[in-house]
Amino acid sequence: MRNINPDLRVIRTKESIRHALVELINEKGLEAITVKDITTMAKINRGTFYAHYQDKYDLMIKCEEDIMIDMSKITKQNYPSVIAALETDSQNLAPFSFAVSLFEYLNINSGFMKAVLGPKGDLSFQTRLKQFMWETLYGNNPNAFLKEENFLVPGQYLAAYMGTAIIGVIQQWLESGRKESPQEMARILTNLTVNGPYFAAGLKK
Amino acid sequence: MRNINPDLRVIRTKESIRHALVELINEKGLEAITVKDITTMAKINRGTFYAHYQDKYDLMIKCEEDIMIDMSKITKQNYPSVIAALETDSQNLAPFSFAVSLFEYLNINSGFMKAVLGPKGDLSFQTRLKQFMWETLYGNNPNAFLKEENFLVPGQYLAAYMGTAIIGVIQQWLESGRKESPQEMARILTNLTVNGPYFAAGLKK
DNA sequence: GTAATAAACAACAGGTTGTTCATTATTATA
DNA sequence: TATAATAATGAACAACCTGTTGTTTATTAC
Repeated sequence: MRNINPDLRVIRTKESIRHALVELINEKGLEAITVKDITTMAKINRGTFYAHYQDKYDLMIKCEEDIMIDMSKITKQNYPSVIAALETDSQNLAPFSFAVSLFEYLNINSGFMKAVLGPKGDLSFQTRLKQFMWETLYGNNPNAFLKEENFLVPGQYLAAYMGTAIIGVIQQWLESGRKESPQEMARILTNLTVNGPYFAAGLKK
Repeated sequence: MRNINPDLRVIRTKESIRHALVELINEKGLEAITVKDITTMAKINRGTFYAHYQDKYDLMIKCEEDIMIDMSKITKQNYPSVIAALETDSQNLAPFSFAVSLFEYLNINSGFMKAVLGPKGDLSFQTRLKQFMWETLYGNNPNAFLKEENFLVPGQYLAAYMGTAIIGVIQQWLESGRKESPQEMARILTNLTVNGPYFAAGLKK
């Protein structure tokens, strides 16, 4: 991935910077943070920060990229089984196992994810995450999960609907303290997605 | 609502400030804006800005409050007809007329709405808007649209799902240039909400 | 042990902030 | 229309953050 140059000082510095970033986002929100805040909390010199990152946005993007890479890996691991499930008659189970993997990952990285997806987090990350989700579901590849010729609404709105809805459920889970297990969250999310919110609200027979 | 003290100078100043704000959000994003940017574009003295608003966030909140007030009015106007429709057998039509009103309003105020809901907009507004939507659907009132005893998933996740999904569709519409009519958007949104995205994607018989 | 290099320290100009004050211009109203 | 009220201007202020640079000190890899 990046340079394999693990000078211990660099590792320590970057770790304390990223730890401080999460703390500060939860405390005062991304936009209120100054580079000085970060370096004070990380107990490093301000000049050292600039030796590693251009500014706080550069730091954010680097952190977020790591998350996206992980998510790509999870997606690729789950891809074959989901495709297989979709081709059988147990369609409803197809997204379930994938959703479990997703929530398990979020659970492990909940510190950063809660901060960055929370109400004081990074709006641009949500935009990129939506884009990533849509490409996962409906990418360039010929055997994508979704095929536009079957859509009942324009693809862009289907994408926006699904992407934001999924992120919304994730946000709520992180925000309310992750009381449900990843399995339970996967059940909730697939129920909402497969049957729709109208049904899940008890408004439909 | 606010003071009835319409000194023409105040009206002019506030209007040019708010106009400049929308321009600048679209141009460089809320967080990159300085008070100096706003006053330069609005062609007013920087001191004058501080005579009206504490800072740029105070300005944002005041603008956003006006939007929320309008939305409340629209909701109240549509309430009786939606309740009536829900009690007949034409349940699917219930949210439709309300959605049309909503998109018509967004269409009129698209300048500000696009800026504030866009990728360079205000995350905290989205949070408040979700909260508002949920209270509208499932408020304190006894005859709310939704009743928790019927829910198949926890109410907080249903709320998060619906709220963010609706906002997502609105964002996509504003972002892509509002090519569809409010009626068409209402059809898309109600189709997605009533039948669910899985169905709308053609994945369900 | 030594050379390489990361981090600390200190100082810099340039920019924004929020406030204050005296001065000028506009508005409401009598 | 004259005048009193008040909004806006212009200028100055200290305080703060930024991004950069050069020097010194400490840690690390080999």
